[in-house]
Amino acid sequence: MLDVRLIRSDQESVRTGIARRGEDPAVIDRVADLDTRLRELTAKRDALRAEVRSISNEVGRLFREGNRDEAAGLQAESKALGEEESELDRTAGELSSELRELLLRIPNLPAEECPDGSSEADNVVLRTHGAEPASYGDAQRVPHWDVAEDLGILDVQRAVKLSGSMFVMYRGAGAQLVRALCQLALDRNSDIYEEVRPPTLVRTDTMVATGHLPKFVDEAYQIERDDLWAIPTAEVPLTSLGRDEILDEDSLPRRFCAHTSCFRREAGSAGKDTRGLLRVHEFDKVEILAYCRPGDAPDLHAEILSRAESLIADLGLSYRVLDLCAGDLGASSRRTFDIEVYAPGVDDWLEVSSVSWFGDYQARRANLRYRPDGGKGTDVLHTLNGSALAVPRVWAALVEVNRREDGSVTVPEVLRPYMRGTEVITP
RNA sequence: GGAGGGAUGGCAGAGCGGACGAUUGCGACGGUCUUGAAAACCGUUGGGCCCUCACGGGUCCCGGGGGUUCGAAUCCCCCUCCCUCCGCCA
Repeated sequence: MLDVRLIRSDQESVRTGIARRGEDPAVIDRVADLDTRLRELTAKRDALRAEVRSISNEVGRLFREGNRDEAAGLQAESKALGEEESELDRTAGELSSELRELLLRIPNLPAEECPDGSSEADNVVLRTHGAEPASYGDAQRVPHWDVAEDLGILDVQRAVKLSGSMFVMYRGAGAQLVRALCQLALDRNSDIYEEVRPPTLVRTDTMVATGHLPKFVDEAYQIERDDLWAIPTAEVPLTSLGRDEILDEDSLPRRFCAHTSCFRREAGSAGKDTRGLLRVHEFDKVEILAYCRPGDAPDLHAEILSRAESLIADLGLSYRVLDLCAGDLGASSRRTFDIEVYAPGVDDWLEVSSVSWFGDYQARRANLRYRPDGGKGTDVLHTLNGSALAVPRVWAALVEVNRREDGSVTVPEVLRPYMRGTEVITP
């Protein structure tokens, strides 16, 4: 959520930011107008309240002194003012919820350094690491769904029987590989990131705090009967972990990592990537996340990115890092780096991590604050996060990259300890 | 699921219609005393919004929402959450 005060004081730069995303900045006018009216109204209401209050005190005093007649006159006066006041209060309430509704749907402003552009095509490739796509051999040019089916480690057909299309089931060594990946990702980060195992069903407020609601209702699985939502990422519970709290400055930054299932309806992508693991409704992911002082955000952004990157590198995958352009940025983000791994079997770069800096956008929604040392009052925190490891696409890339002539798949060195020493997956 | 009891400041815990944003205790912070520390004593110790360059002022907040009243932490209604007991169950 943007700070209304920013809209009030520097409307122009807010409009520019919204426009850079390719969205219509007209909504800013409506917000500014509502805000002005609301402030006029509350000023009037507050003045009336103050008057009612002081008259009421006077009434109390008169009653105690037994001066009933005078008290009765004042009561009438106060009652009239009170009615006027509650009328203003009602209107103010309406305006303020209207204002909040609008604000909740306005995306974050892209950071200045965020590249211009209107779509995916304009994202900037910052660097590429590992083997060239062209260097992969014929043995590696088999899509993971075929590799996996030959080995019996992925059972899409039966998953569909249980849950419908775009659900998958890993079996045998495939299931072990999922577990190995998650454990590896947790272990590599639990040095300074506190490991958390949060709930995966959350209340509406929790989804609102990260920006997943109200704008993206169609993307989320809802359990209507109990008014709960299935999380699309651990970012959701981890961000709300500190909701409505005021942290001491010396406890910052706070770092968390969590392995959870993630649930996405993928509503807008019917018919896209329907085979294999490229797009599924339920998957495992290890997320790392931090709360920090605004000034520390750039360092943490770099830290999270480098942790995500080094893990992919150690798995032996080729990857590239993209600096997302303003038009392709997620709604809550100010700046995002994507990591894409090259999967030779499907001959494509797969997004496996999104490392985002949200500024105070989510923290404002979540009411996540800290108390500056020595200073007065409270400040809003910044939040950042990134996928340490999103299982399905990494799994897919791994089995394609490590496939040998005979159809077996070698297990990367770093994963072997987590797979009871298995070096090769054979049928 | 049934029956009761709760929700107040960092924590503990008063308050039961009028000067209560809230007695008090603990904790924390500052000071006095002390060679230093402890003890003792004194003082400070919430958040949101609005107006103001600032000093300062106004208003809201006693789980959330509505109501009664000139006036609500206090009375009424609804909701949520927590605790205890019973039942069920991994």
